Amino acid sequence: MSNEKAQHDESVEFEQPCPIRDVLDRIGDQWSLLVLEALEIQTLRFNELAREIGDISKQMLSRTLKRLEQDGFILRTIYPEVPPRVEYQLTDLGRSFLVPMQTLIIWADSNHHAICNARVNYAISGK
Amino acid sequence: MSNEKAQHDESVEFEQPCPIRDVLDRIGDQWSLLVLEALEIQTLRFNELAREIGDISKQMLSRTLKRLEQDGFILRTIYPEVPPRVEYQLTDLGRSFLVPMQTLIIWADSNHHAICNARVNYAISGK
DNA sequence: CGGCATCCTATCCGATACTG
DNA sequence: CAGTATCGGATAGGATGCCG
Repeated sequence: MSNEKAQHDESVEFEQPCPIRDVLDRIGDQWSLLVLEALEIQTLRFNELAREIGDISKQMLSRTLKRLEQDGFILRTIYPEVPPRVEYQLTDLGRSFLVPMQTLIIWADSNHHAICNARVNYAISGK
Repeated sequence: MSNEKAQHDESVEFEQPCPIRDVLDRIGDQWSLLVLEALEIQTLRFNELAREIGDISKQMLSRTLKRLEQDGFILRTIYPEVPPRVEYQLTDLGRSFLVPMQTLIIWADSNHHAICNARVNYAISGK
């Protein structure tokens, strides 16, 4: 197989035209927010995170952590021991990001019933 | 055609286990937020929205609008005229949603440079 | 233990053509 | 004008295996 182009190019796009897209891409994916919230409580190791989140694959946890590290939301610390130990913790940037996110989460909790309601109404009347 | 299963099942999931997922799914996709922000300024028709957003396909605009309507973020009004006229506007729910979103957008603007910085540093040192 | 490479699937999304 | 139907390429994400 002439693997000119890897299936997953892990390189980073530096210049998004729209700043908000960077943020949306990070919280839009399935796992980033879960990881950040787990790390808000305490510093965690790779497998601890996996257990904490529950149903994430190692693949996705690995990618999610790498992206969050690249974007400066989390800090990755390697302890040169055997067996190897790697700890993840929030950076100041990551912590500050969770502040506006909290207001959004609160809104989501408060209005979830309204959304569900709208869906039911739509299904009854419209469809 | 024995269309047992449509290629795209447009049916709605009513019960998300996690409320925030509903919101994240809506703002995580490429277009919903752009549509909401366009409608924040004024009520718009289908093709007006398409022009306003610029590079969205009719396909995606149609699906995005339908989901936003299902979830109660926007209101769709059909005027029985020829040629047909359909107007979209924010509901109270949609408008209230944009409030917490604003704080997130402001955060994104303020911290975009920090994210870009982190990426450059990561590329230089890590990779 | 941490985590990348591989394979595979489901879904996203654009382009286009067609309908009322 | 306001969409829907269909096709096809790109991408996200899960399962698994290997390796330091």
